[in-house]
Amino acid sequence: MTILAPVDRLPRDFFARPTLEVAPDLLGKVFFVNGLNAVIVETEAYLPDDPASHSFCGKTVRNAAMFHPPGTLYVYRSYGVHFCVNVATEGEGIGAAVLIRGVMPLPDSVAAFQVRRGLKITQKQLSNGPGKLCQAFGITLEQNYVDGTTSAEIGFFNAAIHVKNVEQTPRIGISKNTEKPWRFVAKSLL
DNA sequence: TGCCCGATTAACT
DNA sequence: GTTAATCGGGCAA
Repeated sequence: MTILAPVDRLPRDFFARPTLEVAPDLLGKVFFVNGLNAVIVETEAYLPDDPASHSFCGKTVRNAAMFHPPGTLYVYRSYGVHFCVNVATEGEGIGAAVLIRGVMPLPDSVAAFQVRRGLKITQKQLSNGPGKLCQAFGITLEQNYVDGTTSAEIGFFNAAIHVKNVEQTPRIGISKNTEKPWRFVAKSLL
């Protein structure tokens, strides 16, 4: 796997598209948080009319970030223990988002990930889950509502990374609308 | 106010 | 494969 430095930032227009296009397109992009870089390798799409989506019952205090402009981060606490991070998509007031389920740290960020996650954790296991990657990056509710297209601390970048095999499968850990194949996994990078 | 449950993880057996 | 840990939103009373 050859990984080069990030080049350009994804603009709001990138996120202002159908969620089912944004989710697979995010694979292979670089997620930058507080000086750390990782390649996105797994995402899930959550649509406004999707019973599995937090936005399905309308806007609440908890999910309000999903209704912010495309590119806004939506962070929530899962099972009272972990944090998960999403990016709002489509348009302001829509309530759609992509859940970032897995990333692969770039070589320059592996050490920092290990400090937060544990020194003996392998590179692959450092951030191969939505809660793990938030712990690795240090993402908490403080990052809820952050604009990923303008923030100096957090952003998404194009990189010279080619995603080779994208697998589309049903989403993980949900009880409604389980048959929809809206999970996207990058099996290999070049 | 109280109860139930979840877009999870890791430490068990 | 199983299960405890642990917290806030949503709904019923």
